[in-house]
Amino acid sequence: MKLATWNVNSLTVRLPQVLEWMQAVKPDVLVLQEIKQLTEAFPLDAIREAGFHALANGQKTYNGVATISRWPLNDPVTEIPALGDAQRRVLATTINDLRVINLYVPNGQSLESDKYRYKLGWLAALRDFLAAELKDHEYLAVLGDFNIAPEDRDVYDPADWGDDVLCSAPERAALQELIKLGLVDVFRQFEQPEKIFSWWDYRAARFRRNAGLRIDLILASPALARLCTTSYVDREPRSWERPSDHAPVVAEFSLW
DNA sequence: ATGGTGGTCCAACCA
Repeated sequence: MKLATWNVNSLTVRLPQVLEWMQAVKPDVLVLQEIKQLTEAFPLDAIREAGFHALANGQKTYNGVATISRWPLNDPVTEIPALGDAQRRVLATTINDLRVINLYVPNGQSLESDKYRYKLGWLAALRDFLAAELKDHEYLAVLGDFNIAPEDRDVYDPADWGDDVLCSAPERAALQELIKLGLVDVFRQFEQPEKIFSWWDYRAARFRRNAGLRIDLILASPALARLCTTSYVDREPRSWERPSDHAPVVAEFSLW
């Protein structure tokens, strides 16, 4: 079973790239963030034509998530309970015996911003939601754009980035609260080359210089993490014409 | 030292 996450920065623009990538890599489940379109604008016909099922939780202009799967998607949840968030950033679905929680964590903008406080509150509510979901699902994956680089080795130049947003101690601590629930960052279960990132700012030729961060994560429940056989970032789509600023991240499991 | 680029949608916001 091959699971993948990709922040596409507008599915309207990136649909051809998503279809091409799916054809080449053949994921069983692909979760998308920043589709930047209403649910009713999601290109369901094109996804079906490619042989997949899908559900979307969309929003005009900003945010929006969708989950694409070779098998039907059940029991959708589009909200973190008790958060009352107007922004479309969550889509939990059940695919066979696997619970898949697709996340677009708030960016936070800067440590002084209201958006940063919103990010920390969002992550606190997420923790409680995931604690409940873990009780109900042995095989649980939580994946998406976390907008947090877990450690300094996930940053191109930790001294240059400092403790700015995406790397600050409070957000890293909030991520550790998810890890304490038992979730495992499966990418780090395997030996990896140095300087592997999943996002490179469009500005200042950061992709050319590999000045990126690893902020797109695949977390797995203990039972699912034990079945993980590999995890990697596929840099190739970031090098295509008119790319997303994120690359897809993949994990494979001995499941199904 | 400040601004880079790109998406949405056309002025300004978000990342």
